Amino acid sequence: MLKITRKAEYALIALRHLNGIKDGKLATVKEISTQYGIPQELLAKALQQLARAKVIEATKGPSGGYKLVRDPHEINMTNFFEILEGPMGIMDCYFDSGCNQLSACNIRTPINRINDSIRTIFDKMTLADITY
Amino acid sequence: MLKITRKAEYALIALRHLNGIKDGKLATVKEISTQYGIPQELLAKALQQLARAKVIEATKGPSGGYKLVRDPHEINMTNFFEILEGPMGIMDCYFDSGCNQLSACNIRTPINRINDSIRTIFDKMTLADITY
DNA sequence: ATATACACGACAAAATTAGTCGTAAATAGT
DNA sequence: ACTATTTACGACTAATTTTGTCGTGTATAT
Repeated sequence: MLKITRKAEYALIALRHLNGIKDGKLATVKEISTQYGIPQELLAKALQQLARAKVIEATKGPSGGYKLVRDPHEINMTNFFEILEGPMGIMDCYFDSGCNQLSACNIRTPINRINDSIRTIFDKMTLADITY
Repeated sequence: MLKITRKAEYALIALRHLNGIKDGKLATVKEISTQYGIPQELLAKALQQLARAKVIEATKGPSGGYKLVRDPHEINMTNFFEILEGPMGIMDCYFDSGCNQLSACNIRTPINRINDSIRTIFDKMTLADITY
């Protein structure tokens, strides 16, 4: 049903939170997870992925935590989802070539059009929009 | 990763097939499933759902099968996906009210905007577009 | 009658997602 | 140096969803 995963959902909540705190301040996984009622370990993983992708930056140790390091306008939802959930396409054949019925398939072109439309939406929508 | 289910994929293939055959002709599940390499029983279920939703019409017995009974321009992708996969939203809270952290949630409004954008795309895209 | 084709619920298998746990590494404060 | 805190990360389990199968029933053309 075209759902996003909870991990992505949690990440969005966290990003919005990070975007809202004062410049220079950090927020910890623990703070965020308790404030929004999110399983801590799962949120931690999501934030680790975002940190690896350099969307946020981690500081270890006491008084450590995360902060946003990119302009929210630069982070679009395609980036975001692909960081957390991998390649974004409504069908695998958009990326994979392992489909063994390609020759018979009569919907590849339209499927690609749908994909492109969705990607266009997500390309245009940035974290800044999510934050308003 | 925003994927559609295989059932929906199979249904799309079948609908496109039905749209392509001559007026008055029928196509059976067996024919379609063998032609496109689709598990027969799964396709059967998808077509049963579409028949219940009056998108296609079934004729039982020998020389029976399915045919399209609605103008492809009238069947948009929102209809289609909701027939096959239920309510279409990237998060459950778009429909459900059972979320116990609504008060803390900071992304509901933007999530709804994303949902609305996707629905708009799918509203505008009809089976006729898929068929071109 | 019989063979064909749809209808449909129950079930099983597979895949994906969600969530947990243990351990390691960095660092601030004492 | 020691401790408490916080991120990093892989392995693992549990839950859920998706995918696919099976059995049985109903309609109907020949």
